Amino acid sequence: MCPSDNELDQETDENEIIAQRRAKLSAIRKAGQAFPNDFRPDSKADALHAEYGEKSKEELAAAGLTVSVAGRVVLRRIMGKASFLTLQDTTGRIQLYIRQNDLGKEVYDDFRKWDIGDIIGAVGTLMKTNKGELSVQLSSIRLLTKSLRPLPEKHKGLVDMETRYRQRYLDLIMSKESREVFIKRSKIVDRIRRYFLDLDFMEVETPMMQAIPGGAAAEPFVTYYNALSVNMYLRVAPELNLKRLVVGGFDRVFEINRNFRNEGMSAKHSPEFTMLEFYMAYADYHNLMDLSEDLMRQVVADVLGTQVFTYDGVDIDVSKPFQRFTLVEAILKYNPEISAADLADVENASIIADQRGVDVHTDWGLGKLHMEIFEACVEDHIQQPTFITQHPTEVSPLARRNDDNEFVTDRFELFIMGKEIANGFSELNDPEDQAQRFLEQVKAREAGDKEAMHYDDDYITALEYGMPPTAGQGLGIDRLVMLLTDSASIRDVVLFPHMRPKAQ
RNA sequence: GGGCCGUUAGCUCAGUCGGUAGAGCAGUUGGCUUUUAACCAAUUGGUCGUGCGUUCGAAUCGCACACGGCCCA
Repeated sequence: MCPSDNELDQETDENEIIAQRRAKLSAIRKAGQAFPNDFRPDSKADALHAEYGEKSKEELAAAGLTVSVAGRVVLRRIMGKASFLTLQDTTGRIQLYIRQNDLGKEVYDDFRKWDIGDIIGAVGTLMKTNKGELSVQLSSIRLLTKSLRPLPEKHKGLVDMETRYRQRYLDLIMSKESREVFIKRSKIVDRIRRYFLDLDFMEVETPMMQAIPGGAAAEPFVTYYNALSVNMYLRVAPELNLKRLVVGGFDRVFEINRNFRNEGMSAKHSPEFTMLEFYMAYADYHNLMDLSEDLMRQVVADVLGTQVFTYDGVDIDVSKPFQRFTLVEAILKYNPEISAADLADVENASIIADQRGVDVHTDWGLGKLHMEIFEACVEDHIQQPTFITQHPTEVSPLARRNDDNEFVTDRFELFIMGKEIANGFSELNDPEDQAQRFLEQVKAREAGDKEAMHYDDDYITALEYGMPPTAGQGLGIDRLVMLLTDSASIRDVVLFPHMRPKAQ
């Protein structure tokens, strides 16, 4: 595609700077190929600094090393017959030294018309300036891509949060910190994936679109599939499909992928978010807690190179054993004024919940009340890594009942700095109990609970064929990345967070 | 959904008591062969988020709306 320039000048947000740059591009087009794609750099900025940054001016002069680099011009210091450029590539920045005597007057005069933001390719010799900065003294320079729009201010960068989210590419150009968040995110996901592959887990992909949404208490997004003339739901979790695979004989499976939940956005919630889910046959929730501790230590060690990291000013130490409390123990520990006897009584538990700002529904059982009380007055106070276990059966419709107390399940959640990072349990593999739990969910749906689960007949059928004793877990990747990058909002760890479209 | 704050040049921000808009960076022109937030001189650039209202007069006061941020539910 090669539209001529006059087809393109109908922009409404055109200003003088863009007009000047379009004129420059027009001149470049007339002179030849304006968007060449035949330049191949052989070096990256950070690698050059790492390898040659310590060499002396004299050593580099004697070595006469030729390198080629490419990237975006981010700073310029133009003098009469010589100039310095700061070039930014994926890895970092490197200074380029350009002399009219080396390139010829014609090339130098052309180069002087280029702008900050342009993408260039350059070849030259490694050198050090009198002030000791590693630089490339150029023998040739080429404009590879003309930038038509001016970059944000060079010292303070792009500050406006809205623009940083809506135009993430600008944020990435301007902010090293932002780039590092997403580089770390990639490393975290990579490390997690290797962890499971090393334990003989198999990575799978299960449907994003489901006829019956299941696997979590959440309201789904609805879409319509024309070919089948049916409503489909974007998945709220991959759980039921992954357990079908365990029925099928894949004993260890995991999936790292997106879930969609049709609920509000906040610093902790995004309508689409990335989740690790894994299922392990012949294991229980105690095994998963042990595995989770080990996983956390390995990921933190490999990605951050330490066992202690700081989040929101608090040092988090993953090297110590993670604390473990049952949900009821945690409520009592953080709220000395509440008694175990009160929590055992629906009336008193309702009063306790109400006093803590919970909008109590009359049809809630004791289990739901416990969960709400926990969320209202414990969750936010947990800082160091802590497992909360034995969630009520009433709020855990897919989890196995505890052998000693059928009011609770063999379940845990991992909390760090008030954030729920993981949720796992010994799986309910009794098809008749599962059918009964689904029926209770359906009753709740009919009573108006949009987050209650649907009855999944085929899932019951799968369990009736027999699912081995299994434990399974979900781990929120975005929240983990928030922790390990000290990010206050989930939007800061999602490349393109959803924003309300701007009105035209 | 509620509360608070924000929206002024491409970017970062000033703008007093209501009197018709400023700086730095970026841009343009000129100078400068080791600069580094380069520097020196000159200079261009604005529907003050949108709409309505109050007023002789609104970036400034009021109301509504839009978008965003933080907090709460």
